[in-house]
Amino acid sequence: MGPTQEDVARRANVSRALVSLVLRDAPNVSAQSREKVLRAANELGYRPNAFARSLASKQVHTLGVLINDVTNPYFAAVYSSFATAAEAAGYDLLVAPGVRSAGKEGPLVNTLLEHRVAGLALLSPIMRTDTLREICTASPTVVIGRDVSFVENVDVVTTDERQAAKEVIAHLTDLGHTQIAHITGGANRSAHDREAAYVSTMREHQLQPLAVPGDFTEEGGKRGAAHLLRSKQRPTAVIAANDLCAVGAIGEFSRHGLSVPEEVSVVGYDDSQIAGLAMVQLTSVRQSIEQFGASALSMLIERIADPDIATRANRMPTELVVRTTTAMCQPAGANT
Amino acid sequence: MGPTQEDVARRANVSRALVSLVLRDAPNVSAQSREKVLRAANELGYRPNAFARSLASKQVHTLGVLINDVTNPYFAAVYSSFATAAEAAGYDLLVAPGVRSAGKEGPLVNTLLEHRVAGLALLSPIMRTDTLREICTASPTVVIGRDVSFVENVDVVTTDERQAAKEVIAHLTDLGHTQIAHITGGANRSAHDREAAYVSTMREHQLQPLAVPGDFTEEGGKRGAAHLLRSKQRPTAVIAANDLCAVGAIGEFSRHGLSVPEEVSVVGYDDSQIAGLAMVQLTSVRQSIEQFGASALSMLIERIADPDIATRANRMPTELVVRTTTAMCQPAGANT
DNA sequence: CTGAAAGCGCTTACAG
DNA sequence: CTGAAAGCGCTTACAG
Repeated sequence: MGPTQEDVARRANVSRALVSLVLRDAPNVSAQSREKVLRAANELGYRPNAFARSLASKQVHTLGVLINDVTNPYFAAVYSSFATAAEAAGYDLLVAPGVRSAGKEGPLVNTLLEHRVAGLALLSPIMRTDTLREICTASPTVVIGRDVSFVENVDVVTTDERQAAKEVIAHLTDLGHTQIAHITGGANRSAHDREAAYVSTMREHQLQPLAVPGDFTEEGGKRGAAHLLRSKQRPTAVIAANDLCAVGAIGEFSRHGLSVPEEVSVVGYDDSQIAGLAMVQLTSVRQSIEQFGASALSMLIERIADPDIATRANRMPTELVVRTTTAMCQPAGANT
Repeated sequence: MGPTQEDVARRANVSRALVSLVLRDAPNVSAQSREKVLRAANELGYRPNAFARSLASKQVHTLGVLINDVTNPYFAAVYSSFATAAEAAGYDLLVAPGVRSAGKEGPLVNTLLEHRVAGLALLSPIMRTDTLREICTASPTVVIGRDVSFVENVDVVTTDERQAAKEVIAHLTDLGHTQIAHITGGANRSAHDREAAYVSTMREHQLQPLAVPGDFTEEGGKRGAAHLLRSKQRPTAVIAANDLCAVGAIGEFSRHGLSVPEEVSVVGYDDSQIAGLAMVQLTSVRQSIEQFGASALSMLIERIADPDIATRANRMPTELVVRTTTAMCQPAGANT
């Protein structure tokens, strides 16, 4: 298993305790012995054993991260922002790669816990609420991307769906749209939150909401658009669950001879790479993902320091990036 | 720090050793005491301490992973395939999130090593070769995405660039193209390998290679295309460093009134989500990323079992996915 | 500054 | 099947 402090001590002709002191940068060590120890350690290629250290000191600087679905670039970006913040704060990360399976999340988190991580960050977990409750009891926890603020002992960072919906719908009504439909992200929690925000904001505008089922993929966007094409009252604007969904909808619309944005405006969510492509230029809701990580980490660190702190929910502001897929609503007769 | 085996033993009125045996599923334990122990463990919410276990048993089932750049969906996909394989094999993953900085990779790997990981997977590391050499001495290592097969004690999994270049160029020459240019991925190792494969394959076809500088972004594709538009002998086909680069090139071409694929064919690499979009439909080289992980893991496991095994390089086959951005070369005069 | 000692939570023979 | 004991590599007081 490689050299130990014992080996270093022997080589440097000093006590084991001294080695430990030097290696931890303790004060009150003569420059001479410090140097002797360091040299010996170097010659031996000594590397501290993080396990033994944690065991003895009862201190850990490893955080556990559960990712809903590693393949998804969205989660990768969220993870990245968390990882950057964590590294800056001196924490190592133990990562459990989720696979979009609610049942598997429990065991994955368990592994993290067995490694005695100091705290847990859950990225858009899809586990049941009771499982989540147990976990939050076992370890300081922060949840990103799912609003579970009703659970005790857990902080959350999410997108401010209400604000986002307000901004998108205001943009569209400013352009004269009133028939504004929503293609949903499916039957999961975050899709539901987005849809709910859409519905209530539409109502605030005295507009009739129309939500059709879709999901967070191009395919879902196609399905949703097809659905809308069949509806009696065809909308003049569509808010898709995310960019991929929006792109799918646009494709389906143009396949049916409906041009975007002339005949129908389309908005996506995420402001992903795809939205910015020159050949796409999608109007999209930008979420400040980069800030998710920093916010989550600071809350987690505070909760590690004091587990009984009151729970907090940080709903991050969004920003609408207007590109070329939204335009003035055409007068009613223009289509005919 | 939560209950220990000691606590469980006390509660179940048995010896500490028995608890250990039961918890490790050892044989020769009466159903009755097993049950007693399990119940006590459950009531106490006992969770084994992975550190202590590793320390005592000198066995680890944690693997370390260094990711060049977490933000990049390409690496996320590679990571994902490795993570899936590792989980299936019963390994936990400790992840070091790289930040595209050669200098930072060393320290990150060091952290991994201090956690006494059983082995290391390096995803497209950009560190210097000597750093890599040191690391490979310290721990069983597999490198994905960078051909370092000249280093001792390390296995590698990469794309078979030669085969890919052959397939792409054969496809284009079959379509009648002879002026085939390449927009490179910049001044890094993997871009260079791709370019070299392009150049030598062109030579094998007795064709004149023309490589212009770009990078792995849409912007790089634009720059490369602009460069090509200025060249005296305008190519009829372009092989871009990756999909994003290809999309950038296509945008630049159409901005200059050159239509794809009528006047110029374009091929990308990665067969990413973008390539498959209905509005893009890019011909692209598909790399079997899903298999990278499994291949890397199995080599790593073998090397953990026997560190002195001969080094292997697994160059994964690619597959050209033909979509709508490549077409027959127009007769020379057609443009005029 | 040094050295001897106890302990972190667990595993591993080993004698009963 | 059980119990007492040693040890994994390190940290932490504590008396010199």
